[in-house]
Amino acid sequence: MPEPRFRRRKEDRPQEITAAALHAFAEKGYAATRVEEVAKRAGVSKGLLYLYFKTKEELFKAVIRSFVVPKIDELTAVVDSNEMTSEEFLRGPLLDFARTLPGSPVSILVRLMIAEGPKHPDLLQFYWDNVISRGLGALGKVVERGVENGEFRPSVVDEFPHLFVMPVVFSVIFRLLFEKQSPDTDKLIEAQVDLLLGHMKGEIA
Amino acid sequence: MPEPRFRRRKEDRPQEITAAALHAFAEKGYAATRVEEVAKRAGVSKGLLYLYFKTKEELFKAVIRSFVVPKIDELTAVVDSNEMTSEEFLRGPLLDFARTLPGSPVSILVRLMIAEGPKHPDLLQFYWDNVISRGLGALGKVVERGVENGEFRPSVVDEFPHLFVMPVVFSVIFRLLFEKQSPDTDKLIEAQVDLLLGHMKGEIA
Amino acid sequence: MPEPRFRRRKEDRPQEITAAALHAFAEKGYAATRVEEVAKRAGVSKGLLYLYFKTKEELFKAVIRSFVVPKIDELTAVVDSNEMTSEEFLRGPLLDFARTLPGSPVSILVRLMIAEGPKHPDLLQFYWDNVISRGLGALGKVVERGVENGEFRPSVVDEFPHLFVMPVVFSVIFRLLFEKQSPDTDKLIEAQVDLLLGHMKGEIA
Amino acid sequence: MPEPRFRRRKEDRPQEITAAALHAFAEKGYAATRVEEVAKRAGVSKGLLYLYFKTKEELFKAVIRSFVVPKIDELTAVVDSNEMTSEEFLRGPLLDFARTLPGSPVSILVRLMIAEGPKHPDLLQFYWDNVISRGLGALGKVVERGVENGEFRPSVVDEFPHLFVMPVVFSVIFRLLFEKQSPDTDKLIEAQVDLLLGHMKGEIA
DNA sequence: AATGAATGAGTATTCATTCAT
DNA sequence: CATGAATGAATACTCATTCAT
Repeated sequence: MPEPRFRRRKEDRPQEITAAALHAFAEKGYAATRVEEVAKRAGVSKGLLYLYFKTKEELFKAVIRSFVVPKIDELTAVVDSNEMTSEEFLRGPLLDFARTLPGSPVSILVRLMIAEGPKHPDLLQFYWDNVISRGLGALGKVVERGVENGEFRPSVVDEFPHLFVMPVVFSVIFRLLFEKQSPDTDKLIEAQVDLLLGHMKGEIA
Repeated sequence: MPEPRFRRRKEDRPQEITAAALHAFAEKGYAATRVEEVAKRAGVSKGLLYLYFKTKEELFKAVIRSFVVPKIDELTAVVDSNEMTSEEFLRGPLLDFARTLPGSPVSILVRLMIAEGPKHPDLLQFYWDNVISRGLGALGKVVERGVENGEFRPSVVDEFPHLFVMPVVFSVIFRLLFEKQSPDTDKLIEAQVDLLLGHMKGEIA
Repeated sequence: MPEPRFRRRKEDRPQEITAAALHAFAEKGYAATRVEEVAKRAGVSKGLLYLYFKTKEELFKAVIRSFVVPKIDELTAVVDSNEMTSEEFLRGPLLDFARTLPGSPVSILVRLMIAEGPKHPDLLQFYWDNVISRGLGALGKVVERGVENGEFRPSVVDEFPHLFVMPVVFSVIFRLLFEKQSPDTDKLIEAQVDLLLGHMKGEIA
Repeated sequence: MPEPRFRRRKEDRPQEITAAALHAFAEKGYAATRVEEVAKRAGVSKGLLYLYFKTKEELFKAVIRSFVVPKIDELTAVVDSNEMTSEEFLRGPLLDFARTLPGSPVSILVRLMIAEGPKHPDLLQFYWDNVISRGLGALGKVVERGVENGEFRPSVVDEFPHLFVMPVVFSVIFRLLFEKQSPDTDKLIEAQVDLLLGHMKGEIA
């Protein structure tokens, strides 16, 4: 009875399972994904999966949590580090993030939240608290700082940092639904950022 | 005095059923809505529903078709009538439409398309052809006309009429998911329109 | 409002319906045949069909009755007319009948009786009384007459006129199931009749 | 002392289920048999049944396969063993088989094939290849061998071994439909075998 | 007499979840 | 810890039958 050469640590199991689940959900959507399929992808038995996640719903929530929160953590960390001007941040890390998201597998989570969110109020609350609220807060802080130090003039963007997020959400959805007919979302996102910065800086837009 | 068991209203039935389905889908989503529930809401038996719609999927598609296309028809009709300047159109009928949608029951359909679309490629194609493509086309025409007659200067908006649509999609989703924490979407939409018009008109934005 | 040129007499209706039903049952079997399909074939509405036949089962029974009994009537009439020797009858009308049946649409009724009979005991009883019993009775009489007048010697056939029926039933089934691989059923039936007559006549078979 | 909820007998399950299905189909016919009823008879849940048989149709086919083919195997094995004269085989193992079949539960399968066969062409093909063709082939070989070694003279039976099968099919059907009025099928079968052997041996039949 | 819109009981199939081993 | 056999509630869809018109 030979020992398997590399035996997976049990500590890694939950992450392997959520990773498998992310891809399964991405391909089929929540309802159409069978728990057994997730288990198979993770190289684990159904029973073991249920040992870590009490229900399919729990698994779904774990997926949301484990893949989205870190992204936001990164961004807020940069903001808090305070190492660049507001414009540098908006044209640098933010734009990078915004351009990367619509093509990444994580973008599927946006669709899953839209599709399944209304059925899971606690998940929505979690998402609000840990993703949306923090993300908008960080953006707001960047804009506010820009106004305070004279980079920007006061504008409607102070109240609506959402204006920076809109093109990302829009691009994610557009590409998910109409891959073929989708516009160049990179350009679209850049156009909106240019527009906003021009406006905030009082240039002839 | 018992209700008559049969009502025999062949003409109205399909619409009564799609209306009932719209609300059922809105509340529960496609997968979680039972066909029997739709029938009950429409005051009709399961069997009759299946007389008009061969499958649950057909019913879903009919819902999409019957509630969204007319909205686009209205807008394109105004554009084609050519009775106002581009700015008048963008600040008038378009803004009205954009502000009304996020609060209307039809906004549900946007979520349904996002949630269920990927499973129904033909539906996506239909939606593209009859809604998105036509809507963007009409918007593009308005912008183009504005440039031609000197109202606007050439800009990135010529290539991306999507910039006018973004805040609507964003608002619909935001309100659907985070009703309580949603910003004033009317203002958000107006802000984006102002921004774009300012940019196109070459004002100090 | 022009009168239809030929209006079908209501007296013909039941027969038109059973004829349509025969062909429908033949193609699909009893369970898979929809009443609506029968009505359509008969050029009649579902409601009218139900005016003549209270249930699908009644319709089925009517089909059996109306197409099989006349066949037996013909045969027994010939036997009773007493115009030919036993051998003449067995090699003439009986053989004709036996050869014709397996290829005729009525043969389907044999399959329907086998398939559906056990679910309808009264139908089986009717079939026994009006078809099997009478048919075997007539055959028995022919054989007996042959023995009495010296055409045949006494044999096991006196007790088992079934021996003449076997190849017909077998041929019907074989052709229904294995059309392509079926033997030449005419020859098979003739072979059995030869065999039996040879035996009864005491020839070196 | 409650029964254990799970029994875990992977090996035996399929056979337990097909056995239960055989009896259920025998009593009610294919269409009228509910899958749940089969499961209940097998002492198993619906879900488990579906684990082994993807559809009701698959279950039906499995029933046919598992109960009929072994019977044919037995017979052909005896033929191939070549341990007896042709007449010994025909009066021995063949006659035993022929007499046993009409009263056995397996006879039901003949009716099921007749009733359901036309809806399942692949099943018919399977039945032809594995049952009918092999059975007739073995019989043909026995007759041929008899002719070659002088037991029998050449006759129509060489071409139609079906003549030996006819009374079995006929008896099965007769007993299934008209239990009460059925003749003594053992005698009927014997009569036919006597008839054929007498003919083949050139006796005064 | 004739129609076909309307009904609803009946059933195959799926899949999240459990638990004996 | 780990497995996967076993469960059964849940649901889309069909079709014989009825009855208002």
